[in-house]
Amino acid sequence: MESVEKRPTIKDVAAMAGVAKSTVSRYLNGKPVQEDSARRIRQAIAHYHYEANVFARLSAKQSNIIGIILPGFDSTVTPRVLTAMDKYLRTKDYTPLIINTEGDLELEVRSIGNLARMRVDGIIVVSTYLTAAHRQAVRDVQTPVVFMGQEFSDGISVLEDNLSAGEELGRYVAGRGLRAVGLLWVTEEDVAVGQRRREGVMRGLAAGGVTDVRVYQADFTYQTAYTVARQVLQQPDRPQILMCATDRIAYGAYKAVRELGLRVPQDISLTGFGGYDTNELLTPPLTSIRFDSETEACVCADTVLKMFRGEPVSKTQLIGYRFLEGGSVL
Amino acid sequence: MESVEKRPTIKDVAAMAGVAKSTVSRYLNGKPVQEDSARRIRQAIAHYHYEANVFARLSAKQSNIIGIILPGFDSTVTPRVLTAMDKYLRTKDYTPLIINTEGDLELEVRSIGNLARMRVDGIIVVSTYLTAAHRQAVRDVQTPVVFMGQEFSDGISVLEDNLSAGEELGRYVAGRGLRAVGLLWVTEEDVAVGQRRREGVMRGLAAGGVTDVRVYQADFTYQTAYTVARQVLQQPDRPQILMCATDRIAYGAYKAVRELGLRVPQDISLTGFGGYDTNELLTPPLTSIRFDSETEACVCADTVLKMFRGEPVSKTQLIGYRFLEGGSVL
DNA sequence: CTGAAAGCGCTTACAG
DNA sequence: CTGAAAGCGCTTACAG
Repeated sequence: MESVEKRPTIKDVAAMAGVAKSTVSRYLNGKPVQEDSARRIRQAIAHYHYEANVFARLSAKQSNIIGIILPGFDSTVTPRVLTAMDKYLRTKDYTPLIINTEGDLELEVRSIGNLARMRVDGIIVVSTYLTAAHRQAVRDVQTPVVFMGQEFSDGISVLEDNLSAGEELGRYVAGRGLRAVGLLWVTEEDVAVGQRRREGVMRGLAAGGVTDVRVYQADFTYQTAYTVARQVLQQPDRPQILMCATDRIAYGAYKAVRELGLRVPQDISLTGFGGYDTNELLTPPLTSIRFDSETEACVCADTVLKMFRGEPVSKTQLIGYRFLEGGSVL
Repeated sequence: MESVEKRPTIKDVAAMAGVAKSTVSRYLNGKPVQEDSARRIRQAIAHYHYEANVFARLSAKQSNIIGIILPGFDSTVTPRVLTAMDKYLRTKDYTPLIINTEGDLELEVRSIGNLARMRVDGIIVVSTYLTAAHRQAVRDVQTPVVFMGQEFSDGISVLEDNLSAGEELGRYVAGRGLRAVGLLWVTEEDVAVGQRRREGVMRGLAAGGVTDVRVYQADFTYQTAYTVARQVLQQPDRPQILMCATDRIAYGAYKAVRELGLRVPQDISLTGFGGYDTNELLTPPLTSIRFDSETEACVCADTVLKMFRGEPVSKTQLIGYRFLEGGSVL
């Protein structure tokens, strides 16, 4: 009769198999063990339904845990990223440990240190802004850190090719003959989106001969996008198109457009960035750019594992994208 | 000059403060410590920027970790739930440890045992189907377990009031004079949605005198919903309304409706369940029921903590909802 | 290949 | 209130 109280430990398995705890440990970690011992350990493990306690490996060289630091769960791409990372890590026998910072940069920085002290094998930071404190934190730890979404001049990062993507979209818009362009954008503090992506769009537009570009400041929320778009659309000299920094921002613009009784694209064209699955539900579907977040997630995970193993990795890796033509541009 | 290599441990803090490790530990855990010692410990902590390693508390009575088992990150409500839980737990000085099972029920069951052996203080299972193995797993561990989303006859659960919500929606639809009703629903294996929610709808419809109800089998994916809806809509005697088990399913139906050149609600009415934020982007906005997932998440967290402290909790707690009238019903 | 011993960082009775 | 010691579950040199 097994106890319902206590779960089996390595000691129980060792006792039943008639070997030392260390031998069980070795077996568990794929180190050479005599076939005879291995067999008995296997049996004992099966008998107890033993599974090692991942957190008791205080003195291990390898924890098989990767820390993932996120600014929040409610971004549209986060679930996609998390799912892909989780799946990839699991196939490599790794367990992800997720820390949600809710956009608290200070907590983000502290979490790097925390995870390092937990002896995780690597850290992936899904990042929005990089500060001096981030650089310092990375320098202070010996744990490999990969930044996703923002370029990290002092270290390793994986991010979208915002410049090229922006340029392609800009060229497309210019090519459709639109001349008065408005950008519904986010702060320049966000280097990847606020600067690089915008720069790409500008270049593409310029290449197509478009020079009349006004930039309207919004943020990443639906609500602000809606509010700002509403104001812009009511101006007598409103632009012919609102190019939005993200799809979510474009959603806010759709709402404003509909409320004002305007039509997309006859009265106002719209573009986004992100390629959310819900875009095709909009009428008309939103023209956008889709980044391959799944690949990005896997590349991050792969890179951090390589770093842990001491293998060489590229300093910066850019992820590709796909242009998605909807019907939201005249 | 501080070492960049080693992070500080409780030993370092104790040495600097001139006390024993155990005293530091006591201080950290809010147990009485002489003010003089406390002050020196505080200084040492500040000096080292010390933060305790959460995973080294192998022999602690309390881990301050709550395990959260999820079937995936990509459900529409998951981010909402996760954000709320995370925030709530953090205010209570707790750290969530998220396990993603990707819908693997066997892994879900094993995770309960795993988390228990990690000595988490409690486990929240965001659940889809409950099996005998689940019951057994819960019985086997001494760790408090709360199930969210499905009723758990053997233990504690927090879930939406699907019966009442369904009934309200059913009454509404009947009240609009619709008579030929189609349900685009999910498997009965899902007790909460597949059975309870449907039963509520049926009751509400019956109360309003609607008896012509056909049920079409789909699943939780957008793709299947679209495919099934397309078939249904092409039948010569198609229903006047498709009531969908979730908003996501309704999204699939919207797509089918649009592709077939039909209009909502003139040719076909639609309803959902969930009250996603994106509903208002649809044309016309989807009529739906919104459950208060944030409250549900906090109630779960609160309940599991109460259980850990040995306080009494209700066996089943039902979460309220709000009827959201869009324009998708004639 | 394997066992005994020491250690990972923290907590907990147990004396004092 | 506090220190020394033992322990949590696992891993790792070190002999053999």
